[in-house]
Amino acid sequence: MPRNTKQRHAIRLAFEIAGRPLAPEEALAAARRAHAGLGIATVYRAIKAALEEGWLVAVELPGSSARYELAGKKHHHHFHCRACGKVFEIAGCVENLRKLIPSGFRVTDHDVLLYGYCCDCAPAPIASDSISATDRLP
Amino acid sequence: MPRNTKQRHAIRLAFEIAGRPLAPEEALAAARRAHAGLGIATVYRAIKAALEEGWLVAVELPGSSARYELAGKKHHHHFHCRACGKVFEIAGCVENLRKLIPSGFRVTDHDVLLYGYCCDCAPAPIASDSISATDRLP
DNA sequence: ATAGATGCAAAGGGTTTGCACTTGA
DNA sequence: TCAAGTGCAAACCCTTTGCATCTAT
Repeated sequence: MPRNTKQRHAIRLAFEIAGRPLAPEEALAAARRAHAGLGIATVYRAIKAALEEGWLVAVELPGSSARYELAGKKHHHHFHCRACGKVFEIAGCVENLRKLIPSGFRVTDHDVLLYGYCCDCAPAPIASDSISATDRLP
Repeated sequence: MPRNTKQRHAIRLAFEIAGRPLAPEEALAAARRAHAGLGIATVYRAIKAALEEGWLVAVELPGSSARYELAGKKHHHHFHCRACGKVFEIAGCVENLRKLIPSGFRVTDHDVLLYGYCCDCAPAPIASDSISATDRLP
């Protein structure tokens, strides 16, 4: 069974505080505020363990590394900011999904992804070249 | 300007015949039927060139490598088979996307992805462990 | 003739793993 | 105590790139 190490506690805290899905590098940066020497391998292992323990779920995105968020939320989708790279949760779902299903296919699951500029980036979209190093995501 | 090499012709043919988005490895396998010695680097370079020439577009998928399909199709989305890994085009779109947008956010684009079992895999879903080497995708 | 394209192999970037050391229960 | 967890570095996988060679134009 899992141990309450300082590292894993810092990592869990990072996800709880974030309020949005985090990439491993984002989780590392956030968790290092609570535990400075933290290594990236530990973050990956903690995420893997958390997925198995069930309190974290993967948010996989087209063309970008996976993010992870706390489990247990109700059905929702995600918004991916093209400027800062952050991913946000969006409530609700769409309609008429069922009519899209080709005959003979069996659908078990779906994703809806919105792309654009988040509330911080929308007013004056940041050119990707000018993103500061601290805001740049993997 | 681009040259009409045998390799690029074989690669283009692969996309035209497929009728669905292909991953680089799938395109390689298909194009090798027309040009045996083809190398994967050439496929990647041909895809990159085709994207710039505009006759191919990327289909990026959560948690999977990108696929590519012929450009110029009308608005559509994709289905990703969990058994064989193939990606299929699905016609149409959903409704009420707009109501999902959080205030202050600007949406430029969206994706809808369906997951499940394609018409070949739906009747008796293949366990991922038993996928044959030739059907396994990257 | 010559710039573009190819194939091989080596380099990159993100993720995973082996190993010796540390630490929580 | 001692297995789980950690940090480092090496291994991995997919993708890109350097380089010598080839080839369409």
